Amino acid sequence: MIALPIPPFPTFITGGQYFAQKGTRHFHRTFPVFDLLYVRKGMLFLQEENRQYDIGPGQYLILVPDTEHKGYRDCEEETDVIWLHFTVPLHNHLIVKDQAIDWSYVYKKEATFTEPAEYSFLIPQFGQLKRKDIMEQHLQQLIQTDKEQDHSPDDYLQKQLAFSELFIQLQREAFSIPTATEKVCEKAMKYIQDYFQSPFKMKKLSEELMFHPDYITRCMQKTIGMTPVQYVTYYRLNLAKRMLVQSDEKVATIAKEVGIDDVTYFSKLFKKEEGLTPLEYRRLVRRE
DNA sequence: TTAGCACCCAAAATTGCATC
DNA sequence: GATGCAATTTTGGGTGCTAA
Repeated sequence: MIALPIPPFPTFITGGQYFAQKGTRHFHRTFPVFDLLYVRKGMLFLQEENRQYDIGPGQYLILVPDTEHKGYRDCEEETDVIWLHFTVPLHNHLIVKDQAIDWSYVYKKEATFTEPAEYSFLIPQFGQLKRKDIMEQHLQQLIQTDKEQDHSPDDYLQKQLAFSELFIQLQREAFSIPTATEKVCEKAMKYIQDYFQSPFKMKKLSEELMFHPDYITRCMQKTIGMTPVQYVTYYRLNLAKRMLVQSDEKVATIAKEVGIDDVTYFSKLFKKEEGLTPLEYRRLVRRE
């Protein structure tokens, strides 16, 4: 477990995504900051000092500052990794071994009229995410925000807020089992990911999950801040963005692939969400 | 290929309330 | 806190057209 005294709150630095090709090995290096690695697909074989970790889909590892890390084995398949760098201003984190988790350890001091409360975040250094889809959603939003927005003070604050939310979720992962609301949200997200190519119908989702449509909407709003339809659009456009960059398919073909048959409507939606037309986006990302 | 506009209507979202 | 119902409001998504 990594114990982080709060305040000050950990600060997000930057983040991104990379695809480790089959046969490649993670870099050998030492960072002065925390490095969170999350594997979406494939398997990453990492060694931090003398400890080895096999990080599979849905698992993450937090590399501690100033410790040497390297890949200890080649990737056996293409591996999709999201990484985040963050720091703790006072550098006073601790590694706690075999610590029984309970809130009394976390909560240190009540707030007074003039002094903030003191507590400690306890996060497993390596773990499997219980709310995989929800956490992926947070991670995706964070790296997307970091990549696409300008660097105004507003955006900086937005990123910090998104990162804080992610951190709180990680803490919750360590202490609790998913609530009924989160389970419903997870199921709905899974359904959407499985059937995004077909026209989306709330009724079908409702029948599949055996819950009232209103209830499903409420659960998703509460958990990820999106309604089912918003999530379908978000998921489709994310996929389309990847296809625009990684392939030379026509916009109409990509629109169809992601479940939107009408290319006019697809372009309209894309521009509304991204502020660019699909072709402009392709050219911008490829620097053409 | 994309934008812009107008129109339509079914479906989804919101809200307040009730029940367990 | 979880879940459903009903009424109301809002939105999504499609279509058709023109123009660049």
